[in-house]
This record gives sequence, structure tokens and C-alpha cells, in this order.
Amino acid sequence: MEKAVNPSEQKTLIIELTQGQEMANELKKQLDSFTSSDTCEALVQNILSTYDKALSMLTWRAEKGHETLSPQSDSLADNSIISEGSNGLFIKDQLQCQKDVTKKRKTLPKWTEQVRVCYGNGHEGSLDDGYSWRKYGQKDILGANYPRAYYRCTHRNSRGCLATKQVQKSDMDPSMVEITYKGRHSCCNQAANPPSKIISDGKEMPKPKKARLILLEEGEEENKQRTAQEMMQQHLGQGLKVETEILKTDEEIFPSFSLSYTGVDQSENLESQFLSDVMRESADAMGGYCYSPAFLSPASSESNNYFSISSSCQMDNNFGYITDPQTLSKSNDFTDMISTPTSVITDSPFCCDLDFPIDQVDFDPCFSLDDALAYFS
DNA sequence: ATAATTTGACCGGG
DNA sequence: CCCGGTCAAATTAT
Repeated sequence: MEKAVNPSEQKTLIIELTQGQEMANELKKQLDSFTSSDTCEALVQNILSTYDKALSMLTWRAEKGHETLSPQSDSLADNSIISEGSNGLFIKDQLQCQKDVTKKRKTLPKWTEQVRVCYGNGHEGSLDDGYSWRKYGQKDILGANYPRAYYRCTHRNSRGCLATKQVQKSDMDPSMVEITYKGRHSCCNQAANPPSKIISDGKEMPKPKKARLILLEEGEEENKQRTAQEMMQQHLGQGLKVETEILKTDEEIFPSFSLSYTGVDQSENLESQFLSDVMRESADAMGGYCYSPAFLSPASSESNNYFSISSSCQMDNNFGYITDPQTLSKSNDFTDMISTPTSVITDSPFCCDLDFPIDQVDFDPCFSLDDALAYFS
């Protein structure tokens, strides 16, 4: 079903990604020491170039694979390009799509994030994520210490927005709430800047929160991508620290997937393709926020099936970037990590810990992954 | 008066 | 039949 990945291509890919990581680290150092912006700019350029190469390889691969897809795939969204990978997950999705072809698609994009609530003032269930929600139910969940609350978008009726979320306090850490979003908002995506209303409202300004975001592999690819956009739109605009992981619903939370040094067989690149698509799509949809791929970097050591973004630009106008797959994947100390934004593990060669004022960075507002990848599409 | 929340009933998938 | 998710009437808040 799937051809093995060309080893040399894979090697190059890994090298490129690794270089990107290393340069990002270097950039971090530069930024830490407030050295010349020229140096930073050059580094950023290198990083972008590195990721360009890597992503283009992935894109090319994916498209090559696309040609081998069964005819049915044509009925899928164009974005199903991701599915072509031999990743079992995507295959499964695809099969499910085919199976559901007669039914109304019921799978909605779904992702979970864990938000640490620092201020324990009862706002756990109503953490403002920029959207307005209406609670429509609450259930005690078997085996869980805390009930799960169900919210739907306030505009469900008025605008037919089907987005919902579930909020449940974490058993492990009561200061955390797990928020599972389902469906994307059709109500206010067009709004100028939904999340920022929190600021303009002058309402309570919670401390920057950190959220761990887990993309669940459900729903059509298009929605997965939009899902990522929404997460970013929501959180980048409101001082949420967000870490995103792509994972499979039917596997361990942290599967042993690796882009790694030893041969990626078939599927892994697909996940990467997914990442790149997500990134491309996200950058594309950022509107006013045009994010450089440098800030949407696939991690490059083990457990690479996630990427992370983190930011906190509302409260302190800072932009953080955290990558440490190892730590995340074994995240017993994850909570420590997220509760101490500046203490990100640094002993991994792939770890990045960038914290710098966003206004010191010369973002090219016109750059997007689309630009970077347009050539290959 | 209207909007939001609460909470037990109901429903459907597994 | 159990359980998670949703509905909807009653209640509470604005």
C-alpha cells in the first residue's frame, strides 16, 4: 500500500529539520542576549529556508502518493492529501470517510486542551477562549472525580454554529481543566478578531494560561486544519500558552511515532504532511496574524507527531516557543513545565525555549507558509 | 422579559 | 443495558 520512504530523502529531511531546530536554538540565544537584529534576521531566514526544504519534500512526497490513491479519494476534500500517507490513522480516516459517504458526515474536528487555571476562582468551566458558550448539560463521568460540563456555541440557533466543547476538571491535577472542543465555529470566524474582545472589553484579564492542545484525529482533514487555525486564533490572541499535539484517538496519547533517525517507514511523513498542511492552512488563515513557519515547527526528535506553539502576547506581549517532545511525551513533569514558562527543559538538543517580546521581532506580515509552499503545490 | 444555567429525562451507540 | 451526550423544563441571573 505504501512505498518505503526514500532513505536518502528521509535523511535529508531529518537533517533539515534538525538544522532548523538548532538554528532556532541559536536564535533563542541571540535573542536572549539581545544581539544585533541582523544576526537574528539571518537566522530566521535560515530557519525558514530549512523548513521550506523539509516541507517541500514532504509536500512532494504526499502529492506523489496522492496519485496512487484509489479513485474514491477523489470524492474526498482536496485536503485529504494527508490521508494518502500510509499512516494507519489516515487510512482509517479515509476508510471511515468512504464508509460514511452515504451518511451525513458526523465526525467533527475534535481536540483537547488542558488549561491550567491559576486563579481558582471558579472560572474553570467558563475560561474565556474568545467565543461565547452556553452550557447545555453536565454529567458525572464514570471513573472521573469531577463532572463534565457541556457547552455549545451561543450562536447555534442564530447562526447555526455547531461548535461545542466539554469542560472537565482534571483528575490528576484539579488545577487543570481539560477542554475538548468539537466542531469549528461557523459563527464568528469572520469576525475581525474574536478573541481580542477580551482585551477590549476590559474584563478580567486572567494570568497567561498555558494550555496543552491535543488534536484528535477525527473529522475531515479540512476541519482538522481549520481546527488548528482556530486554536491558534483563539489562544494567540489571548495570552494562552498553547501546545499542540497531533495524536491518534485509537492509540496512546503519545505514540512512539518518530520522524527520527532510523528510518521513517511509510506513514510518519504523513503526519508531517499533516503538520505542514496544518501549518500552511493556519498561516493562510491567520489573517492579521501571519505566522512564520519558524513558530510552527514540527519537533524533530522522538515523538514527533506534534508541533507546538506557545505564545503569550496579551499580558506581557511576549511570544514563546517551546519544543521538547521528550519532555512532553513523558510528561510527568509536564505540569511543572507549564506552570513555569521560563523553565523549559534545555538539555535536549532539540529543545527551544524562546521568550521574547513580539514587538522586537520583525515578522514579515506578508509571509506565510502558503508563500513558502506555493511553489510546490 | 430575555438570556443563561441547572438538572433529570431521554436517546443512541457500543 | 450502560454510559456519554443532548434535550428541555424549571430555575436563576441579568
